Amino acid sequence: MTTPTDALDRVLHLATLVQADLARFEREEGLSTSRVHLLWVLGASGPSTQQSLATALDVTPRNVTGLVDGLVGSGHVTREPHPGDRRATLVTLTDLGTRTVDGLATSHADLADRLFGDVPAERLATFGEVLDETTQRFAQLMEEA
Amino acid sequence: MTTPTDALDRVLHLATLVQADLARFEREEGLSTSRVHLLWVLGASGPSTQQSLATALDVTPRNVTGLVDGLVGSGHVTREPHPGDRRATLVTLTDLGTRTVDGLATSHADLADRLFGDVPAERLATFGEVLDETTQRFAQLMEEA
DNA sequence: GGACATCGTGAAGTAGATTCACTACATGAC
DNA sequence: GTCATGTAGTGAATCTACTTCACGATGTCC
Repeated sequence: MTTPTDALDRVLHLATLVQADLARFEREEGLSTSRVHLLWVLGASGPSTQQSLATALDVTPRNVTGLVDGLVGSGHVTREPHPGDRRATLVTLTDLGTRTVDGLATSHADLADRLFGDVPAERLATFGEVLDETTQRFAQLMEEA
Repeated sequence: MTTPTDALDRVLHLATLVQADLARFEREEGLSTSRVHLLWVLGASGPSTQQSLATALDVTPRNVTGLVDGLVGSGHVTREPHPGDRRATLVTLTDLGTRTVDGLATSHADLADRLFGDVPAERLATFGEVLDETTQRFAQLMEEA
C-alpha cells in the first residue's frame, strides 16, 4: 500500500539521487551547479542578455555578472555586444560551452533511458499521468494561496 | 506517449516545486535550508554528536560547528556534554526546535495529502512501484560504476 | 531635450562550505 | 603508567553564491 507521504518521499528521494548524478557531471567538468544551470538555460534559449538570464535563473542581475565572469574565464561563454542596445551584452556559448551542454543533455537522456527504459509503456503512461495531474494540482494550490 | 526523458523531467519538475514549498516554510521560520536540514536529521536520529551530524549531512565537521552555532543562537538546539566522551558534545533539540520539526513534518504530510490524496489507490500503487523499481535500478547503476 | 526606466557592475556584506592547524580528550600497546 | 596514535570540536583563512545599494551609461517617450 502506497500512502501519499510515501509517494512524495519517493519522488524526493529519486530527485536527490538524480541530483547526485548531476553533481558527478559537474565535478568532471570542473563546474559549479550555478554555472551549469546558467549554461543549460543558455543552451535552451540561445544568446541572452544578463537580465533575461537573471529572470530565468531567478537570481539578481548582479549575481549573473559574477557567474558569467567565471564562465568567460573558463572559456564556456563570451560576452558579445548587443546589436541594437548598447547597454546590454549578449552572453553566448563558445564551442566548449556548446559541447558541455550537449554532454549534459546526452547524459541526462542516457540516465532517463537506463532508469525508465525498461518500464512497460502502459505503466510508464500511468506514471507520467499521475505526475502531470499532481503538478497541475500543485499549481492550483499555489494560486489559492 | 510518455518517454523516459519526459518521466525524468516531470519527476525533477515536481521535486523543484516541492522544494519551493519548503523554501516558503523556511522563510516563515526564518531558517536557512542547511539549518532546517540539520534540524530534520536531528529530529529523526535524536541527540547527536556533531561528527555524526556531519556524516548524515555529508558536510565537514567544521561546517556543522557553524550551523549549530546559529541554531543555538536562534534557540532551536542546545549543546550538551556527551556522557562518556568529554571530547564530544550532544546537539539536542529544544522545545522550539521540536515544534519546528513537528511543523515541518505536518506541513510535509499535508502537502503529500493534497497532492496525492485524490489519486485512486491502484494508480498510486503503480506510481509507487515504478518509483521503487527505478530507485533500485539507480542503486544498481551506481554499483557498476 | 528632459524625465524616467533599464543594463550592467563596483562595493560591501551574509551564509554555506572547504582546508589546515591546533587543543583536548580517548584508547590501545607496552 | 606513559606513550603513540586516533578522534571531537574549533580558530583562521579562503572560496562561491547570493544579496542590497549606488552609480554610470544607454534607451525611450512626450
